[in-house]
Amino acid sequence: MSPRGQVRNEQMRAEALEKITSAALEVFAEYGYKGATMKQITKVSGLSYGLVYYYFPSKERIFRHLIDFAFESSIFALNTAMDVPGTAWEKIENLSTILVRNALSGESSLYFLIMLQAMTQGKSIPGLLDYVVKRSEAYYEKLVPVIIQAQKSGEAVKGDPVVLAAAYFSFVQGLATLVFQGKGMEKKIIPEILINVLRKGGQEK
Amino acid sequence: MSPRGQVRNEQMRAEALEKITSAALEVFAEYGYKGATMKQITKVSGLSYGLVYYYFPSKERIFRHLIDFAFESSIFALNTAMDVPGTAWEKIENLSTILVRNALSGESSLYFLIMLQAMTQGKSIPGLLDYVVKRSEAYYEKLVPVIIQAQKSGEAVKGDPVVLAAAYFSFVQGLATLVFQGKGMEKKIIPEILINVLRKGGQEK
DNA sequence: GTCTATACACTGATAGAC
DNA sequence: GTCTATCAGTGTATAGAC
Repeated sequence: MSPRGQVRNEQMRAEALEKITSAALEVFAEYGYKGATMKQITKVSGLSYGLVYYYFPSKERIFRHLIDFAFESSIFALNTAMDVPGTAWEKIENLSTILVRNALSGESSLYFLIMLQAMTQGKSIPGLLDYVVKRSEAYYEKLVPVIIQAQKSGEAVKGDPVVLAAAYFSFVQGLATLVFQGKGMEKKIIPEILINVLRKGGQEK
Repeated sequence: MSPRGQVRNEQMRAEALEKITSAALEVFAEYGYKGATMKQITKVSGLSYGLVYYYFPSKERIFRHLIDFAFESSIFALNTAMDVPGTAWEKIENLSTILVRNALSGESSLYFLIMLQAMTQGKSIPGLLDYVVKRSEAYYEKLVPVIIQAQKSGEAVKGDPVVLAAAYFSFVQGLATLVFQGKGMEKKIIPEILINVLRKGGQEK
């Protein structure tokens, strides 16, 4: 109850939460929502069964929490890339570099796997798929105006910009599956490959 | 035991197998391996619990059976596209058309979802992920020599052809996730978008 | 061959001691 | 706040009648 005690408590709380979310991130990304068990999560986190449920009311809530965090940090990265001054095409190049870096290496790659798992298994949780789809759309539609601009300047391919944006982010999710192959192939992917999806080809129609 | 009886039995057997595999394909594609339950599969197939187990020894075997079929038909489609006469680049264009058609519409799209589910949840079944990765590699490596040839003729982008092949098929898997969004977006994807991954850009380095 | 009923294991979640 | 032990529900698989 003393001020000092409160600070200590909050620190412990923060540490426990960190252990749980980081363990859950790892296990969910690897095994999917249904495939992951609370037992695995408790084991990886090093905490007991009861303590995990002291901080989170359910397995589903942990998963949703990770999904929300994944989207928020993705949107932040997207905005960062879009906000740098430059032409529309330069923004696309910039975004592609960031996405390749984030989706395919380090801890942030786990968040892309979480989004992929949410998409492929969303139907196992009532209402989740709709939620994920809605957030995904809001996410990739931020790219649409940039594509339109890049089409006008003749650097981006022609075609429905919404479809192109959807295809572009689908590609990122597809690339994330390379992580599962465990051969390090994902590290060999260069931003150029992703950029190419939107780049105008050599020959005109 | 009579000849006539045997024929009838085999026909019934074939029908039951068809009902089971087609129901399992649908349910597994939608919910993933762990998310799908035998109860769902029996319900969709219209058959009883016991009968499904009369034809398949386990849930895992049904899933593996579908995976094998998915790979075999994919390889068949790949070979078909590669065998038509023409330049290397024309083969890539041809393959892309077939893949976009197969992966994104009709029943064959379910097989692409099965491969995606196997990849994202492979760790839930001991040994499965290794198996899937190995088959995937054998699959997309058939594209490597064609890419090399198309690079020589100057139509394909430069870069490690193995990485390009991996990226190309990752894209297809990523596009398959559009089916989950249920907005019909996947039907708007045109082969051009897929081809663009391998096409050489306008500007040289 | 086909079914229903059930065994058995596992998993998410809770209770209650400390 | 943290733990262990346990409950209730679900899921795969089997047994046994027809």
